[in-house]
Amino acid sequence: MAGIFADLADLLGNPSSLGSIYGLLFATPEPLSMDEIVERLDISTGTASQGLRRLVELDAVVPSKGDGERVTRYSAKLELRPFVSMFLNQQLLPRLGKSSDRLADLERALEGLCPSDQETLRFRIGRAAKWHRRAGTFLPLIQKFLRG
Amino acid sequence: MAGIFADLADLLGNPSSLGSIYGLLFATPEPLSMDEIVERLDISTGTASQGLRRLVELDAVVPSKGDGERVTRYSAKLELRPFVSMFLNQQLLPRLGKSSDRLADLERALEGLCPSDQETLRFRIGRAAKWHRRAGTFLPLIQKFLRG
DNA sequence: GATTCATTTCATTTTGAATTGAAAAATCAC
DNA sequence: GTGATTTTTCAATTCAAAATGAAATGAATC
Repeated sequence: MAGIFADLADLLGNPSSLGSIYGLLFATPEPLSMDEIVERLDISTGTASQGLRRLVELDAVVPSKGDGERVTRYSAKLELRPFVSMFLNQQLLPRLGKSSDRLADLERALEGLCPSDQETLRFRIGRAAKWHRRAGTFLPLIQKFLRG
Repeated sequence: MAGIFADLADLLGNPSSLGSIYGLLFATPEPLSMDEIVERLDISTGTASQGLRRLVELDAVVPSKGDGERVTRYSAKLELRPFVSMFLNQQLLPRLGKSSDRLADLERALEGLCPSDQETLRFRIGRAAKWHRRAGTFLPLIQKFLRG
């Protein structure tokens, strides 16, 4: 399981340790402490601490403290959503935004070129912009799919 | 443009130099030689050579040799498809295959655990398998979207 | 077939991200 | 508060992927 989710994390542009941790929790019926995670995955305390923090932020993992217990224990939420929304928000959306800005800049930079180049380039920029728009229409679809 | 496509390449798990090269060709009305690419992007000949080979394989770029010319010149195909299909075939499909194998292994490994864990784990593995199936149904949709 | 220029190859180097681990900080039981 | 234990932080290290560039190869011209 740790392996499966490590691959997934990697695919989505995250450190694979994130995935391993989630995978271990996913595959373990009882909540685990950080120590146990460190030991079973053979990773450093630093990696575990940061990974867990991240997973909790993403809402993929829930921390809990038993009464009279010193340690925090973590368990996996059995939801796919946090991962995909992480991907959308952290990877896709920022890039889409950045490149549509750049496309706009390019459009403006067109003036001051020889007319025949200008025509070709205007066409090409338009083409790239079309791809963008299409990606934009696709996102809501994906998000919908996540709920269902 | 080089920047925009470098980001895209990166997002899809490729060296960003690939994207830069494609972006430059995309933004240039006339075909460019390898030399010109090396100079304008300030990359090494090795990177350019390998990048161009890859782009030609992907069918994202077309090489051409003018008559009586020594150099090969390259121009961009104005299609998004090569990139996404590269992503699907090189990144997504192999991983999906690998992890469904692993899930099957896990299912088999369930026997020989205490019954209550077995029940929990069977449920969780099933959950993960469902996500897989869903990803599988989504792929054709994406491919369709590419043509339209 | 010799020369010149273009291209590929590949051992080395660079680079950047992930990981480590030890020290600092926080938390809690008493 | 004190002491013990857990957690966080972060400078240093590791590691893999990408880029370099020089040498080998290939292609075209005379």
